[in-house]
Amino acid sequence: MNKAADAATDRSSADASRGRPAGATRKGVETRLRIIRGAREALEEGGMEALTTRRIAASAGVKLATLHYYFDSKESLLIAVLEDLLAEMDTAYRQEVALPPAPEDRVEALIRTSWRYIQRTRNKQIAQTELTLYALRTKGSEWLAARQYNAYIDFYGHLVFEDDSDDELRRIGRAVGRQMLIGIDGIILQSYALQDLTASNADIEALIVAMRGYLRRLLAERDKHL
Amino acid sequence: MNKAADAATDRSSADASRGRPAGATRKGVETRLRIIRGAREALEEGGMEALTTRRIAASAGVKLATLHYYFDSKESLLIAVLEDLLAEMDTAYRQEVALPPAPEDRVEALIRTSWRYIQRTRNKQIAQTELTLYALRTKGSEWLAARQYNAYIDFYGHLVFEDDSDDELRRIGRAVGRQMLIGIDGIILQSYALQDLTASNADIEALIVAMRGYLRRLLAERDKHL
DNA sequence: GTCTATAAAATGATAGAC
DNA sequence: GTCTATCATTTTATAGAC
Repeated sequence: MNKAADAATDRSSADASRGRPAGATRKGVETRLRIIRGAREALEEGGMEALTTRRIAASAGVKLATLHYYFDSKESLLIAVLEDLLAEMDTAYRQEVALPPAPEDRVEALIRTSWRYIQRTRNKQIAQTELTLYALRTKGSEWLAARQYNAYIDFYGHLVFEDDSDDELRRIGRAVGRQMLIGIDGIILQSYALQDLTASNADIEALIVAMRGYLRRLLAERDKHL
Repeated sequence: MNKAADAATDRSSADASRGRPAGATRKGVETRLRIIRGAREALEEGGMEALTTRRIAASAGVKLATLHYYFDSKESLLIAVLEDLLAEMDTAYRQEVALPPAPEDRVEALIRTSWRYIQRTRNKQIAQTELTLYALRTKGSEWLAARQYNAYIDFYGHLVFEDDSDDELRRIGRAVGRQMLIGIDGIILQSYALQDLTASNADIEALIVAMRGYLRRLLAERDKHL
């Protein structure tokens, strides 16, 4: 069975060009989104193992059959959830965030902000990791995991420099973004597992020092070539 | 339902002191282990979502009823799988590894060795992360995730110094171990998601530089106090 | 587009023969 | 201790009324 082809048969990818492809009405789009959000909520609440279509439908305030009217299968729904997460990332990407002017200080502020966010959204973070692993496991959906990570890297990367019109700076921004994401992913898992706030706080400080140093090195290398 | 109490009712925790508590015979222990290993294999092969008791039994070369003779529930079996992983870690902990004498070089060698291992055990790594998340989700099993992480930290930490009889050095070893584990966990996720070997290799080099710097800083701080 | 009702398959778990 | 056979639910998914 070709899962990629199947995914293209549910309401999610209905082509708007051919008249009115069931699911494209105002209300239809709303319901579809309600279901996606319901799935996210159910996932955050109970984890992957407890994530059944019934629970999702209930969480979305919709009957089971309605869920299947919008999504051919549980799998295509989960894919849609990941896509929704990506779209949200895209929105955040475009939002202005108040950050210090100096790149090194911006990196530090970014890490501190992320850390605060991570601490108060435990289930959301676990859910997101579960979804990423699901995508890595699901043949034909590995690209989604890649796109998700690239979105995060761009998100961090483009916040490092105020003006990222310089190609070389963008490259450096992405390198730092990759490294920051590595550190933050690692800290997410470890902080939830160990539940030792003192230790995690120390790790955050160490990450900040390391990231400042990394950025400084990359910029120094660049200056040498100018 | 008290899951911690339930877990104590299956063959895994049968008290050896009261005669012959079903499951403690030579063959029984072997079968129990076969089932656990079968579960690990099935998990690595198909992921958490496809992990059913039937699949586990098949993978272990055992009938479904036999699985339930040894484990009261799927949950208690999964817990046992995590415990098996921990025991394995304990074994690795005690094994001698050939490493350079200087601590900074040891850290570098450790990261390179881990990186090679991670690259050739993709499914194993994903499975382990899935299990950790499962433990974090399962009420009463969070401690297992904590113990797993502490085992890893000790593993890395005690390899940083050849002689870790000094309390202060052990503390530094653990700090570096925590940080290395953070970096390695992050790199696992990112490398599998992005599938960009060139980028991941660069990230590994950056991690090495960062870890060497971190260790150097911790040791310099310590020297100041002497 | 959403619902009620139900089919069809899968799943965790048990009873009881050997 | 391991098996065959089976139960009781649960789960994904569909048919068809409204």
